[in-house]
Amino acid sequence: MHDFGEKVFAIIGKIPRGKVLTYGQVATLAGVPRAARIVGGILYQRGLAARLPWQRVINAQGKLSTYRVGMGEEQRRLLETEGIKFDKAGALDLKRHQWWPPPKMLKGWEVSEETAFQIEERLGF
DNA sequence: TCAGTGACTCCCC
DNA sequence: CGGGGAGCCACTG
Repeated sequence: MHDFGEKVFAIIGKIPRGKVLTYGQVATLAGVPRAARIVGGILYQRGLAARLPWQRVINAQGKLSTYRVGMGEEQRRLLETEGIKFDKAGALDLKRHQWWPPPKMLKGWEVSEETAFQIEERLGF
């Protein structure tokens, strides 16, 4: 199956205002835990055209990876508009803003119980 | 078909 | 906290 990209878009489209997902989280929810880099690549190629809340996807350090492609300032501004604040190092508080989709939504994405458990555990739930 | 690429992540120091 | 390095893998030409 090569619907990874479609799953990525579907997932990102569901992120609530004021919340964020890491690239790795999106990859895991899309069924390929170690494809975080691909998520970034897809957003870079088709993110804007896909009408997605692309600003809600950040890296695992709580920082913005888009400075590398010249969109960092815009992403930060968009997130601040949603009420998110950044510290001196340019990172937001993941404990506070990282999103985890409700169980019912996970089922719709066909995420395995095992994967869900592993990530919840990883997030400290 | 296949090697190159990179909006990533983890680990070590 | 920050920088360097190795591993990762769907996408692309």
